[in-house]
Amino acid sequence: MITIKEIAARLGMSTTTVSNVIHGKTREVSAETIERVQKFLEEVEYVPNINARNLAQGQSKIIGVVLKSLDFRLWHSSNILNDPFVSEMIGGIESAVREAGYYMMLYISDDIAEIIQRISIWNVDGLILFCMMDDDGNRVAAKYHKPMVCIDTYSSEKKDDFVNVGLDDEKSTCEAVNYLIDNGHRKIGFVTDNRVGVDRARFWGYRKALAEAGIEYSDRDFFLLEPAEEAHGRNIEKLCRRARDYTALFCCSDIYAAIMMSALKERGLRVPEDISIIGFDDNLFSRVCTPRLTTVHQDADRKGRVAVQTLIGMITGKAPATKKIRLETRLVIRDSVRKIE
Amino acid sequence: MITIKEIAARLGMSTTTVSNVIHGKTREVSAETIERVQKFLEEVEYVPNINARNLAQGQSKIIGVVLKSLDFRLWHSSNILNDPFVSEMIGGIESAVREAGYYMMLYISDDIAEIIQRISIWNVDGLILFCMMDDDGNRVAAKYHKPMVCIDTYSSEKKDDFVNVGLDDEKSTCEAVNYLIDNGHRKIGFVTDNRVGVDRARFWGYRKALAEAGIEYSDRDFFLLEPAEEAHGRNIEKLCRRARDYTALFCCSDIYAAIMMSALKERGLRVPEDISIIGFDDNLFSRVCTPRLTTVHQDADRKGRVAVQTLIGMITGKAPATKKIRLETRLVIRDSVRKIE
DNA sequence: TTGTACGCGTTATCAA
DNA sequence: TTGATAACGCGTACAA
Repeated sequence: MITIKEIAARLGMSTTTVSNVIHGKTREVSAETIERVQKFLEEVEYVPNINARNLAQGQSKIIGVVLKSLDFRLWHSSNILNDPFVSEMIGGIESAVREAGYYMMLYISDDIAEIIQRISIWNVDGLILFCMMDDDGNRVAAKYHKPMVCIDTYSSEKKDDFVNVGLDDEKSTCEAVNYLIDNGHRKIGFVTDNRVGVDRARFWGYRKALAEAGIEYSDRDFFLLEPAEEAHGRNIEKLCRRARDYTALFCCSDIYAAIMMSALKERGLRVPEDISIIGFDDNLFSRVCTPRLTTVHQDADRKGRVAVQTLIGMITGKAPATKKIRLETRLVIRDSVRKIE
Repeated sequence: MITIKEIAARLGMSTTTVSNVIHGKTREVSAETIERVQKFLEEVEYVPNINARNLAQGQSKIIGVVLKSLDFRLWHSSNILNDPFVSEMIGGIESAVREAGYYMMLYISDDIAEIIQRISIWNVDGLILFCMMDDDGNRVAAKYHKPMVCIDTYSSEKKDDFVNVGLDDEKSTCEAVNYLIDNGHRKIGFVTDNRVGVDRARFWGYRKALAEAGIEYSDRDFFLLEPAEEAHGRNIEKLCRRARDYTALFCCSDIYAAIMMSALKERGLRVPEDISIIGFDDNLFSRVCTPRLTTVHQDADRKGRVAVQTLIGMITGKAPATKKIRLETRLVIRDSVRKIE
């Protein structure tokens, strides 16, 4: 790896000149010199040492992407990336980071202290936080004073002045459940594996739809998928038995919908003839299961990109227009919901 | 962020001593000093500046993970991470990298030159390459002289002396197809979306099984899923029509299997009554579709971890025992294959 | 228009 | 057992 110093020596000029050409500070250099330097740079395939550059400038050009790996998100697989929604979002983040000339570093951990440690070491320029709970975001913010953007975060704290990219989860869910109600359903279950954050907001949307239609809610209508692997079989068994009292299930993600659908069908129930199912996300799962899933569409790739664009805006000194950025959703009607009389 | 220099000043000693304590070069320092420094370090929550450290040591502690985003892998979704096999493998890589005290940087691109540029800038200590084709690996190796480990790579070059973590794809496929043959199937199609690398090796396994059973192969038995989004509908339609002449399909991944199954069922064919299907990977898709998929199991998480462990061994000077590391596979029998007479 | 010299935070060599 | 001091490669104020 050749250095600026050596280039300068070989060209018989100073490092300043070389550096200036590299950075396009061209008004201070003669056209001839520019030409000569640029040619030589290409010839030797110069690549800057980013450690030295960062050290000199007190920056890092790194965007830290923090995924808090919550157990409950994992019960169906070994890691959080396995959720197509997450992996598609990461894909969007990666592209946007790269296109902006930054680098991405991925931190997966459920230990906030460890995360803070690692982002501090790298002096990360900005942070994207996904799946943060309660005061996690605040804890990071308190220790690490750099721009940060959250994705899908609901804070239980009073002072929720963080920037967030998310959905109107309550409204989206309310619309989906209304669709079920419009199709004649009155016994509607709510399926998820947790009671916090996004899923809690969706739960309130579900409750709102029920209330507006004059349908009473009981705790039995809440179907909780359990994370523990060993208990999984029994848990599913119990949920399927309970499901027989319902004509429809709203599931908080396509994965849950696919899992429930598969389990129900295995036990002889037909979808949508015996029970209707609706999902959330509109990812590959919704198109591949049979029947194809009616679901709430969201654009995970775009969610990631918007988060990055907002963050880079903040890094370069542009405050976002809104702190709460909300992306669109829409109900995609396929074949998993039946009209009943 | 406090620096060693400042700590030294405040403690009234030299930076050398502080640095020595930090690195446990303890035999050169008095117990009392160690005590005093360590206490202070904790008090001020010292975190090293890794840019400075790397600059001084000529290393980076970064493992570069390169995913060449091939179009054909993407036809069903917007990015390569969306394949559960890939995302699970990345999860394994991330954990292993983190546990070894390294950092992971992810490079997704189909432009080898760009990738080389970016890994050079960061002076990455080692590389993991996934989905490299033909001479891609050699091109990287020629420019960047650091340890590297490939995953699932078959090189068409003569000099394939790179380290690779993979499967015996030919044998695994042969076994799976033999299972179909043992169950009475003679008209067996092969489904994939490309003719290179891993899928080519699997194709030869399929051919071998057919040959050993005295079944003739014709080009019509090759079902090529097409990447182009617009053409997708027509492509699937045509494949499903052709599939009516077959009693079984071997699919190169669970995703393809799930897609084919869904499309076939939509057109009134029953699985496995009318047509049997077998997949590859054994990921979430195989457990969620109906009927549950009979498939070749591989451990994607482990694949990633083994690659990292091998690579870090190489970085620290341990040559791997074998250049071609092969992980186990096994056929997982579920419900998508029927015995016929 | 070009060059000198210093600072960024660490590590490492060598002398004290 | 400790402390100066010189690298590491780059950017930049300031001098020439």
